[in-house]
Amino acid sequence: MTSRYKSFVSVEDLHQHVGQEVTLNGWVYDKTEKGKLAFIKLRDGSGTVQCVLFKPNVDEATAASASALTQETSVSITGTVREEARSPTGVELDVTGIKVWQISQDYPISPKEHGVEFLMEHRHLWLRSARQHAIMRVRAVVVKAIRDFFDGNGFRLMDSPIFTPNACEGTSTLFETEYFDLGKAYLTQSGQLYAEASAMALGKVYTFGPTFRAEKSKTRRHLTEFWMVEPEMAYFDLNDDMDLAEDLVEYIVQSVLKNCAKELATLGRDVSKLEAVRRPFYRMSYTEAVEWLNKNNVKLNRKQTDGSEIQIDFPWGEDFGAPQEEAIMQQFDKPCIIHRYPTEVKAFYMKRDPEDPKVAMAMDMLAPEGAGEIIGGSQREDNHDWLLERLQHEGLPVAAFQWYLDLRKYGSVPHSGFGLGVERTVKWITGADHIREVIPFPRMIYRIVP
RNA sequence: UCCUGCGUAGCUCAAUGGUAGAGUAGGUGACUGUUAAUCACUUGGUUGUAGGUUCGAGUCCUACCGCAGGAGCCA
Repeated sequence: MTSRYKSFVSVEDLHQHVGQEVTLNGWVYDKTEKGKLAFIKLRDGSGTVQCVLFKPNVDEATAASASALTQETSVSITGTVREEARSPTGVELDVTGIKVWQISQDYPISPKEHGVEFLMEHRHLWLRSARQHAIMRVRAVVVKAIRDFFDGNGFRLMDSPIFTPNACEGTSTLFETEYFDLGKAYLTQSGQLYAEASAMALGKVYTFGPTFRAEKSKTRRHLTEFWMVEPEMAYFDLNDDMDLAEDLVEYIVQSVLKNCAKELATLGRDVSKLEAVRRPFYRMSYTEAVEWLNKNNVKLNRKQTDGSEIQIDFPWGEDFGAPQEEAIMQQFDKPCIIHRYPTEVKAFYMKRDPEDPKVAMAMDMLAPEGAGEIIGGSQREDNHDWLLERLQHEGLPVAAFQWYLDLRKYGSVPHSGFGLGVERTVKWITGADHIREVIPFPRMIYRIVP
């Protein structure tokens, strides 16, 4: 391949260079010496390979620089690629030369165990570790799969703004900032309202970007800044919406299986669980889910006025919490969509079911293995007057939503969409036990550094 | 915001109210196949902070600080 910029032989491609002398550029992952032998594990961002140096075979200076290598020292190592049955990757490098760029001193992260706090304070270095490296590569494949899926199915990317003049769903959990002379602005918690306008212009669109929630959530599935992809489709009803969500998630999972075998092995992921993620997924209505909870004796903890807690049958109309979702998902080996939630617990823009106005045409997709909600979506209210009524009922500032109401005045159509949380999805697919591991630099309530 | 738990060596942890320890990392030495190498020697401490109880506090009490994960909220 000709290139205007430098191209290196990468560790990932070493098996194509057996018998050749190559130079690898990277960092020392680990080193151990046994007498006249030095074993240097070199990582170059694409993978890790063991480089073997037998000191009598090289000049004194090279032998000395091998002995001086420390963890994370930057080096270029030249050597001959050799097939090696004892190597996990099948190849090794017989070292003939070493160029040291910079000696790394007292690298804080040893190959041994570390606590969460220590690792989070060293997130900028933790990313170099094998497990984090594998997760980040899966994340990149998930994002690419999302883009490929939409780009290949007639969708256009239409990004939504990040500064917004008002709360999208009327809640008070947004990050606030001063916006010149125009008063307060907020960081978006969803690009959806803008995606609806975009869908009326381009038909099938998706918006993909960061999203901000100022909620003081402190769990292993919440971030204050996370990435969300939000497709929005004109002339799609709720069933179309659910079908699309299934297609997307199946495509993402199968794409990771196809492209990330090595990474999933590093992570110790049981791939048979992912192979099972094939359409059709499970579906049940909210009402069926409530019946299931009560039939299976899954109670709701309710706080009394005196502070004590009692357990009650799950009442129709209450929103599900994590315990209910987890109980429902224990019976399933692949995702399940729960649809038609009570109108009262859902956002103002969701269309009411014409056959039963007590429920909204909403749907959530729950992933198995305790991963929880990865998608939330709905068919949108397309009737101007009903939407206006809902806005007023929620006490939202109608003037700020005038442009949004316009969409229902000038050629309104049935339309639907959903949001898929990228980090929740990567957490599920990689089997990571905490969401902070699946984004390079997590933003959480008590942590903004590094 | 509420509830629960934790804070001891660079890191991971131990220590019945009675002399602060181990493993590991780091340093020195030995070794031609290591994969968390092994072996020998070795450096390393204001027990989160402030107060209190006690003859005596890492340990018990109070407050504060920091961290963790559960609730609520949600993707």
